[in-house]
Amino acid sequence: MARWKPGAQARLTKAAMDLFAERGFEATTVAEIAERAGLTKRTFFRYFGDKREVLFAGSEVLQAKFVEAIAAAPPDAAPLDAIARGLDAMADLFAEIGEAPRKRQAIIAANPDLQERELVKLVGFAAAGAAALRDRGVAEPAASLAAEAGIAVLRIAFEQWVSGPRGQDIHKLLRDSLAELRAVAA
Amino acid sequence: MARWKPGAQARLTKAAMDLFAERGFEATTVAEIAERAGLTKRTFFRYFGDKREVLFAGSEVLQAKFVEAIAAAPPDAAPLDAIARGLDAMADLFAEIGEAPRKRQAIIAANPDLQERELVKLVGFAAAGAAALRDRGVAEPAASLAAEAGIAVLRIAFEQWVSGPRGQDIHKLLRDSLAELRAVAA
DNA sequence: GCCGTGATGTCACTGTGTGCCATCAGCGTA
DNA sequence: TACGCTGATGGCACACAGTGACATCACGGC
Repeated sequence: MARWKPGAQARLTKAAMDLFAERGFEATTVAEIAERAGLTKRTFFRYFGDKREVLFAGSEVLQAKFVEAIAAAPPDAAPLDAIARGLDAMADLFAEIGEAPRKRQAIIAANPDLQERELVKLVGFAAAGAAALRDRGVAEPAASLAAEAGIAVLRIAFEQWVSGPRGQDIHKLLRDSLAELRAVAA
Repeated sequence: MARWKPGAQARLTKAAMDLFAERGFEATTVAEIAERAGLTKRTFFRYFGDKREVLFAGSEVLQAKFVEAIAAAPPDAAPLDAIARGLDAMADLFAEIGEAPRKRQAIIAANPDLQERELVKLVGFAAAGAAALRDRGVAEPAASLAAEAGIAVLRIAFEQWVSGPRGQDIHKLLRDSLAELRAVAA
């Protein structure tokens, strides 16, 4: 018989999500999360660098999709068009996962600390996107500006998606948001 | 004789800046800051909501300038032009203060927690800018997009300013950055 | 001369995050 | 069969951030 049940990290994640949804982020303790998962506070911090990270693990996958799609865009595509490909690739993932992101977003929306971390994640995306553009031969500061503008588009579209009615097409929201940016900058 | 020396907040701020510059943000304790200022940890937290805030107090002034300038732009100015006025107004303040922002930025650059807070501040600027645009009759999501894009421009220009040689004209950097954004979005 | 007020101090306490060492099932190896 | 190594976990002590409750006491007004 195994000494420990497998899937410790998954149990911790589930326990955290449940408790955050029940009582809110601040009102739940790392010790409580660990206990519900049949583990210890110390073990929680072995899997997650801090209490917030349990909500953000997995964002590397999203970022990877983003970067890949930018790299895979046609060589003659304009910087902002390449970014648009990346955003679409992320949207695919969202649509795939279904309702989970909305729950997650509700938790984040209720806590300033988590919103901070969300911002950091998005800025990380922007930096990665800018790097991907540079690999395509786009010079600075055009690369950074295109990437940052793209992330702004993502923020606006995503906000509409989670706050609006269900079943909305996130791809359409992204396209509209990008068109609006172009109009504003024209 | 007064029971307490006046200027408690200013003393705390100076002590914090000095210690952060000497040892770094993480390596200095709130208790140490308070002690150097001749006060107590408890009093520090009466003036500042948390350890980071000592570096960010005063940003409301900057935001106010930003919003005022947007409101004062010609009524027929395009959204992004109004935002540009706001950015210029902020740049005026930077140029006025002199070297302090660079020191501050060096401290922030050395610590992820502080960078997080910086981001929150910038997003707050974007939200305030969007509200100011809406007051001018700009609809959503154009208002938010223009404001977010403007903040992206600010980030890029400011980064160049602090990392480049001294004496650079920040207004010029802003103008160039904005022009670059327009070119990218075209 | 009394009293309220406001800035500060004191103390106790919760929770995050970390370092260090202990435990022990499973695995390979002699 | 016995030995020792490894890797995931527990246990413990600790430093530090942040907070609530109450105490102190100069100053100013009355």
